Amino acid sequence: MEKKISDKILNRLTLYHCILMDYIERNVVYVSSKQLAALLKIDDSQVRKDISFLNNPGKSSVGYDVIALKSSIEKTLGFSKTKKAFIIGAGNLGMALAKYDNFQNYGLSILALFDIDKEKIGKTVNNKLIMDIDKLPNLLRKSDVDIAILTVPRKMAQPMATFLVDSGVKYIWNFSPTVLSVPEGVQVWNENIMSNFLQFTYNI
Amino acid sequence: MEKKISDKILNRLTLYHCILMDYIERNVVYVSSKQLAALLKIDDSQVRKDISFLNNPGKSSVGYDVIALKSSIEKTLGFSKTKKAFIIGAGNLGMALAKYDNFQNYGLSILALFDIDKEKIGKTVNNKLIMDIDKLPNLLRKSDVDIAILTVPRKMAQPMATFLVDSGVKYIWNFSPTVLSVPEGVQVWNENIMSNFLQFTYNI
DNA sequence: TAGATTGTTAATCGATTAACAATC
DNA sequence: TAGATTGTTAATCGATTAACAATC
Repeated sequence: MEKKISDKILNRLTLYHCILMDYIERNVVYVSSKQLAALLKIDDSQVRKDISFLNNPGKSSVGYDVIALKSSIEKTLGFSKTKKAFIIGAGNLGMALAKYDNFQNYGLSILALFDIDKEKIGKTVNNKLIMDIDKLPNLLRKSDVDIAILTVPRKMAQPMATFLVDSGVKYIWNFSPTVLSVPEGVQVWNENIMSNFLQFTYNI
Repeated sequence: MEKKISDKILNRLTLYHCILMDYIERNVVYVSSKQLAALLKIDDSQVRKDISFLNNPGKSSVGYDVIALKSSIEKTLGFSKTKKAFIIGAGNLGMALAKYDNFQNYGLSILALFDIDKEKIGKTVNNKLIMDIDKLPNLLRKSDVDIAILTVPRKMAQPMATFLVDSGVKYIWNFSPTVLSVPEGVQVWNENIMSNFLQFTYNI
């Protein structure tokens, strides 16, 4: 009977988590909503409201226990249950993501990469094998992977997405600058880097 | 006397832009708010309201001219005036971004990379030189660059951000999973990849 | 004309902020 | 106790959706 947490709240919770990691490194024991709010330049009552979703009680006139708060964010956001994924497209971005060890800390395990380039197939990146895309449907059936990280060139994105969906993929984390069309029941998260850049620089 | 466009609207405008690029490739001439809304799974009156910010008139019972609409989005979001940036940190992610030619299409020009690793300094990536971080303050003063793309390891992020700010950087596009503390007048955009992943997979 | 779609206003919904009693 | 901070309710603000006249 969990309340649904909106994307905005979820996003702020991950930012609090980043801050808490720093605080733990610096051996800080308590943090107040006012301090967190100042760092994110938001209202302190919003911080308290966000935290209220975690059922993690704070202490009057002291603040929140840094370690306990970090744990409850992890529990709520589900870092604990590891999710497995394949990277589709072993280009620059796919390779960079394969080498990004920080994923493990957040419960994301990359099992392998897939590509069509015979030159790349068979090589490994960060202990992950680059495989022929033809092998994907079979492997999906045998494993319990249902997340695909899509890092193919823009023109390949839609046909590849269709192929992935047909092969049984349920979640696509899309790094291509294109809006994918997928059937009901398949979820796409668009990681539109250029969109973020434009938002960032709009006021420059 | 321009109305301020919120981040949410800006984000949708870039998504419309992605769709319009596909439509142009497929030689489609008109698109309706209903079509755009269906692809993004949002309300069609929202699409019309977003587009109303562009002062780009649609045609009754026909829709919007695809090419004209794409141009007005580009004009409004400021693709035209090219922005110059340095990449700070020539690791996997920094290299991947340096190789990402799509930036040019959106008015972002990467001039060079900076690192502390003597092994890397002097090499080039995609025609961009990797330089010694010590050279940065001087170069910033000589050029009109004020955007830094920060792709250093997490522990280096805050000290490096401070160094950048002291050197005159006004905008930091932060790819490290940490919340930077910067003085008034400096803008930070956090590209928190893990945060996005957690939002995406929260309901899995 | 009948049908489709825009542009815009009003109604609804949700997110943020203000305020303050309760607590330590 | 005086001071600080939480937890929560009410007030405000902004974003989304519904509705429909105007247009082609």
